[in-house]
Amino acid sequence: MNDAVFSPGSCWKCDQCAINHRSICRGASEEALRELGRLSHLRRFEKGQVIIAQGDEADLVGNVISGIVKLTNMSMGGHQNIVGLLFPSDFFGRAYADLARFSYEAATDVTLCCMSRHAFENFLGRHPDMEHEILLSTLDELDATREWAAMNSSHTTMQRVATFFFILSRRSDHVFCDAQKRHRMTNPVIALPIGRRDIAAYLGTTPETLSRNIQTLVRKHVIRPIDTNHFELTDTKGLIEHSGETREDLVSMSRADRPNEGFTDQA
Amino acid sequence: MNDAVFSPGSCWKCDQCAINHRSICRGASEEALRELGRLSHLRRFEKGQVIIAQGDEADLVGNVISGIVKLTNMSMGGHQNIVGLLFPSDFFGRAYADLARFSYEAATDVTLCCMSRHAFENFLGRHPDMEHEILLSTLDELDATREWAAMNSSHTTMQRVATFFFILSRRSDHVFCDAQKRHRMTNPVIALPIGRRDIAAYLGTTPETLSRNIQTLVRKHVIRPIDTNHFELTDTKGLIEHSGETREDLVSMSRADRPNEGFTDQA
DNA sequence: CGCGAGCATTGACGCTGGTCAATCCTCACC
DNA sequence: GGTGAGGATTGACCAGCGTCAATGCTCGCG
Repeated sequence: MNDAVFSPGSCWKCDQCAINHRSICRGASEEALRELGRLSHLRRFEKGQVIIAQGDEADLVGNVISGIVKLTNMSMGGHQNIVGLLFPSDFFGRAYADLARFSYEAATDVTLCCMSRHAFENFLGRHPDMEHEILLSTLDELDATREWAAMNSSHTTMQRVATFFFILSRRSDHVFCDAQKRHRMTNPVIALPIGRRDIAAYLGTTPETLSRNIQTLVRKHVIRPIDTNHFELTDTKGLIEHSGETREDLVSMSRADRPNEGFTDQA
Repeated sequence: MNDAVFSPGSCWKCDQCAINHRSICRGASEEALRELGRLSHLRRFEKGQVIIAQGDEADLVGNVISGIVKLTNMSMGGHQNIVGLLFPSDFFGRAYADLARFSYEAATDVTLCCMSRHAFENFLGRHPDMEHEILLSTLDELDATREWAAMNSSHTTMQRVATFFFILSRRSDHVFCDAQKRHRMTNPVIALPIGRRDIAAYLGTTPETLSRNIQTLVRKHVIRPIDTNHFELTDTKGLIEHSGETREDLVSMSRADRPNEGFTDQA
C-alpha cells in the first residue's frame, strides 16, 4: 500500500483512498464524497495509544485506513476486555452519543481517516442516504456481535481458536506474504495481526490457554509454525473440525468474516 | 393493562397504545403515527411459538406490546443460545435483511404490534426522521450487546446471576405485585419473567448451575424465595457485592437496564 | 384423587481452563 | 556480542462449572 498518498496533511482525495470501495464512502454521491473529503483528515496512532478513552466526550469518528483498532471495555479488576476488532474500512467512534461507552485503542500502528463527530452528524442530517448506509452497517454489526457473543458463550476455547484461525486463513489468503513466497507454499497462511494477549482477550480466554491450544493444533499437524505470527494451514478439514462446525460455509465470526481487500499484513 | 383496547382486529389507535411513549413511535409525527397505525396490526403468540425462524425470509417486523420475546441462535449441537431478550416496547425483526440470522421465539405469551417488513422499509424511506430513530435505537442496542458480551465472557456465573437479579429488582420495583401486597413487604421483589432454562441460556450457563447459585444467595440471606418465580431482595448491598461491582450505578446489563414502564409481571 | 409431564433442585464426578510461576525466545539497544 | 525487557511457551495445581443421574415439586387432566 502506498503510504505516501495517505500521509497526514497531504492534499489527498477520497477517490484515491485504499478503502473507498468498502467503507461507508462506497455509497456516497460525488458531492457527498467531496464534502467528506473536506471534513476529514488523516491521523496516525502508534501501537498501544488510546484513540478514544471509555467515558470520554470524544468528538471523533471516522474510518480505519490501515492497522487494527481494538474496542475494549475495562472491568473493575483492571482486566481489559476486547468487545470488537476494527479492520481497515471499518467505521470507528460512536455517532449520537456524548460519552464513549468503550475505549478505542490502537492494537497495531494505525492510520485513521478522522472527522469531528458533530460535523459528521450534521453531515448525516443533510444526507439521509448516507445515514441509511450507516444504519445498514450498524445493523450488520449488531448481528455480527450477537453471533460472536453466542459463539463466545457456547463454544470451547479450542473451537473459538480454530474458528478465529480459519477466518484469518481466508483473510490472509490473497495476501502474498513473504514467507509464502520464500517457501513456495500452496497452503494458505494464517497471519496473526495482533499479539497473543489481544487475541486471547478477544476470544475470552488467557494467553496461556490460547498458547496451549495453538500448540495442540501444531502437534496434530493442522497448522505449522513459520514464525511467531505466521502459520501454514496444512489441514483445512482438521481446522474446521476443531472449530465445531461441519460445513465450511457456516464458519463465521464477527466482522472479520468479510473478505477485506484493504487488509494488509502489517503489525 | 387493558387488553380490550389491544385485542387483535379491533379498531385501535396508536395514541392509546401502552408503549407509544417508549417505542420508536415516540418520535413519530401525527401523520407518521397515523400511517403506522394503518400498517400495523396486533397478533398474539403463545409461549414457545416461533415468531420468526432462523434462516427464514420473514416479512415481519414490529414492536413487543406485552410479554417477552427471546432472540436465539441455534448451534450445531441443537443447543439453543439466547443472544437477547426483548421486553415490551422493544423492536423485533430485522429491517433491510432478507434472511433472519436469528430466531424470534415467544418466551411467554406475547402480544406484538406487527408490520410487513417491506411496507415498513418503504415507510422509513419516506420518513428520514423515523429512520434516524431506528438508527439511534440500533446504536444503543449495539452498545448494550457489547457490554453484555463483555460481561458474559469475563464474569463468573455468580456475578452474572447477581447482576441479572439486581436489574430485575429495579425493574420489578414499581410493579405492585400480589405477593408484595400480601406480605406488606418494603423490600424490592425480584420477579423472574421467564423459566430457569431460558435464564440460564441468556446468562451462558446451565439450569443446574443457575439453581445452585440462586440457592447460595438464599443460604446467604441475600434473597428470600416467595414462590418459584419471585424472590424478596433482603440484602441489596450483598447482591451488588456478588455482582462484582462496587458502585451500584455501574451495574447494568443489556437492554434490561432501562426502566420500562410497559413491563408487566405476567408469564 | 391419582397420574404423568415438565420443571426445579440436589448430589456426585470429571474436565476444561484460569492462576501462579518458571523458562525460553526475540529483538532493540548499548 | 552482551544485556535487559516484553512476549510466548510450558508446567503444576485446583476451582468452577458442565454433565449425568436421581429426587422432589407443581400443575393440568382424566
